[in-house]
Amino acid sequence: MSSNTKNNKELLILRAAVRVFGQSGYHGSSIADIASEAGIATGTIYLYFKKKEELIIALFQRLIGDYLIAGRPRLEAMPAGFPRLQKLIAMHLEFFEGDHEVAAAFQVHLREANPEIREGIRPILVQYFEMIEHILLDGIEAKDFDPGLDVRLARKLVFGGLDEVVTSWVLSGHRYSLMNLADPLFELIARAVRGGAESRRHPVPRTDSLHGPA
Amino acid sequence: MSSNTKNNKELLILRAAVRVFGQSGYHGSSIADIASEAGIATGTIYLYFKKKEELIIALFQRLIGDYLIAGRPRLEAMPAGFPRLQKLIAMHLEFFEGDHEVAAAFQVHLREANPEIREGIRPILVQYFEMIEHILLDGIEAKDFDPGLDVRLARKLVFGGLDEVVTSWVLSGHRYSLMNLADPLFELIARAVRGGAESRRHPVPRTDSLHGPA
Amino acid sequence: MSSNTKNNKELLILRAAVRVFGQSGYHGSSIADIASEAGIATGTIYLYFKKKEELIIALFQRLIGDYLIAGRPRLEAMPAGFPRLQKLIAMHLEFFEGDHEVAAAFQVHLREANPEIREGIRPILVQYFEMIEHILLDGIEAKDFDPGLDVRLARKLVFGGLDEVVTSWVLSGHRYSLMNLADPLFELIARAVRGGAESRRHPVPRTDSLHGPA
Amino acid sequence: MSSNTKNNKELLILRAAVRVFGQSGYHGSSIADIASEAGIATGTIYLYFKKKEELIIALFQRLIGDYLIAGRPRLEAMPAGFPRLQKLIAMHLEFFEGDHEVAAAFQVHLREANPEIREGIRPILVQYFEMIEHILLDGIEAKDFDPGLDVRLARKLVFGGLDEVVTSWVLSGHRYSLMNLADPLFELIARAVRGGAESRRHPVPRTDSLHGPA
DNA sequence: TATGAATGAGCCTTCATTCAT
DNA sequence: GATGAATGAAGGCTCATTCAT
Repeated sequence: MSSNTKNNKELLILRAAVRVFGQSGYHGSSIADIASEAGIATGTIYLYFKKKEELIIALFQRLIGDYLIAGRPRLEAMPAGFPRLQKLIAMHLEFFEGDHEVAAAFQVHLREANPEIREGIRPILVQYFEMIEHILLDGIEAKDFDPGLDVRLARKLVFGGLDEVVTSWVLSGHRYSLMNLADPLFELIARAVRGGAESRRHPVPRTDSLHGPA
Repeated sequence: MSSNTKNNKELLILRAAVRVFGQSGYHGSSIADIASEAGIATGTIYLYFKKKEELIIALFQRLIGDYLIAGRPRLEAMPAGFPRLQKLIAMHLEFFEGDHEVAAAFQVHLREANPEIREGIRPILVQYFEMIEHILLDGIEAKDFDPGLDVRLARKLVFGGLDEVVTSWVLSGHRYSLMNLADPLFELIARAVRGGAESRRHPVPRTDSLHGPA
Repeated sequence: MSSNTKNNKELLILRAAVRVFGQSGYHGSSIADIASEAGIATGTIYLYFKKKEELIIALFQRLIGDYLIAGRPRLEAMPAGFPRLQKLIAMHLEFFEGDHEVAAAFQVHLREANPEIREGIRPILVQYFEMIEHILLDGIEAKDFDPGLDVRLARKLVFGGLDEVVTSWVLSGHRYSLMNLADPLFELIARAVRGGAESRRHPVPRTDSLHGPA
Repeated sequence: MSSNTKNNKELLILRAAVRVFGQSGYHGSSIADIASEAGIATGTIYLYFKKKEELIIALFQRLIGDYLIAGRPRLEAMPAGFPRLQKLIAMHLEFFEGDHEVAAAFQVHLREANPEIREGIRPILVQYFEMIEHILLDGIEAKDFDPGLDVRLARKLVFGGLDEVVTSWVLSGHRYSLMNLADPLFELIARAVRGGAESRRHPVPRTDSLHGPA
């Protein structure tokens, strides 16, 4: 119960931090802002986080951590290769579309100059990068993707593309549906990672399952 | 000459700002830091820039402006379609590899939460985005690219991919050559934007051909 | 037993406070530090002491109180005059050498600017001062000391000398034996308070004779 | 002129600091208090002193430094031995009586637990201690003082006695004249450091020169 | 134009103290 | 009595910006 209480308050603070950071950015937000958003006293935040930097690092850990924990099994349930890549893209966009505040906070702070924050965020991101690379590797093994594919580079294209799509959407004020871009983006990327025409075993399917009943 | 002097001092300040922002980030740098790097007095900066925000906005304007001014003719000298897309990718990577400080300053501050900065940078970026989209449109017209290509989306993939490649390189401490990634990245993106296999009119050339007369 | 329990806990806290104050000083120590040193909860301290200031005042009371209670009979067992003065000096140094933490806490906080603490400590110190003055007065009466001695002033020399000796020893990191200074210091002070050469009834004895039967 | 301006402002701040520290103590005073006492803005203090600790250290340096610079020649003008010792005592008391605020600030902060302050003050104090020890050594050589005198110990008695006299006077609210204690204190100390009766070459003189025309 | 001292608002962080359990 | 989470006032320090020279 004590641990539950602690987790609850911690979560309360992190939720407030997402909102405030998402709106004003890390440097534009004060601890007092976050406390007031959370409905608690300033000092209380320091019972759960030692420094302001820790807040945003914990935010990333929590967000990506939850995402990965929830996402990995769903991904691995898909056949390696195109289906799994498609799922990844859909999940990524779905995740951010599902929470505008998280998206805003995430996109803005992904690159932060403060070295402490940078170093705190890096290992979390790396996990995600590795997951993408594994999907690419498995796709090569499954003969869906070009056997000569530079996996590191392709990962950058995949992540960079996803990231830019989400960032544009955030900056546009969420004026359109992210999920609608999942299929077209997948098709683009799928063509990039697929080998020559002869390797086109899989037709590019729709992500219907995400859009409604098959 | 007065205007020349003014431009000189302004440039001096901006050059100092690139270095300082590139190293410590916008929020980690003070006006005093920049003045000292430029070898001038703090107050002098305010003779050329009204606010700190203006500095970084001017930085982006100058950087991308120069890049576009220098790059456009070189791009348009290439045939529309794959060659021009390849040139774009090469130029982008070449540009950042040529100046580590510019690269650092650019990558870190591309997404900045401060609304004033955000709004100041946006129109500049948009120019670049539009240039990319034009390359894509021209490539469709030239029958190199898929006629059904979603140009807005493809632009995001192209820019996102380039951006992620540069960011990774910056975060790695510039430990490898960016230019070496130009060809492989182009091949990936080229496959993405090309239509079906039947449209492959152009073989994928080497980038060396871009650097001088064959 | 309830009172006993209370006294025990109070003592536990004071003992922890000596250690913590001795190491970090009053202003460098938090109530939480003391509680943690005592192995109790922060709030518990407030069941025994209303304010942080009370802690250090109680500390002085306890320390000097115990010292006086234990010391007075031992002092009064000595003949008035030189022997008793010698005993005082020996006891003072012995007391602090016996407990480095007490010494550190005492020396540093003897002069504290906080008016509440100052006023709280003063009456306790005054007791000690009066005891010294009585020793001097008795010594005059016993014809050991100069009949024209300014007792108030001599008290300051005696206490100031003792205090400075202990402070130096504390600041040196207790690198030498305090007790070894008892005799030499006594000799100096004895000469100061003794009248002309003709009054030198007592030869200056060794301190060892004070520690048990010869 | 620039250096003069700087010194002036620095001095202004230090003077304000003496007053504020003297009244409320280091820990009871805020930088804002000092700034307001000096009639300047908070931030201005940081143009002259990097940290709050530096303020009090500079205070000691300035005070004791000035005292030593002014005092040394006056001391050395006196014949070694009793006259010089007498002069020292007179000067010490004279110095503090001359500036109640300095006295208050000095006495309270001589022993400060904060390690940075402690270490900053130490070398300054050591200078004073060494000066006293030299006076004692020279007095031995001059055959005024006991050749067997433990100079280190005697220094502690001299300084401790002076210090306690000043502290008592400060705590009493400066209710009496310090200078009136110079002669009696000298007499006490002189007897302490003088050897046996046979060494009493010098009669104990009055410090008349300080009190008026001989 | 150029300077750089001065300003003062603002923010992170600490910690004595309280209080519900 | 005992706990320790919560409070919120307070303070050190930074730094964008101004302005007298």
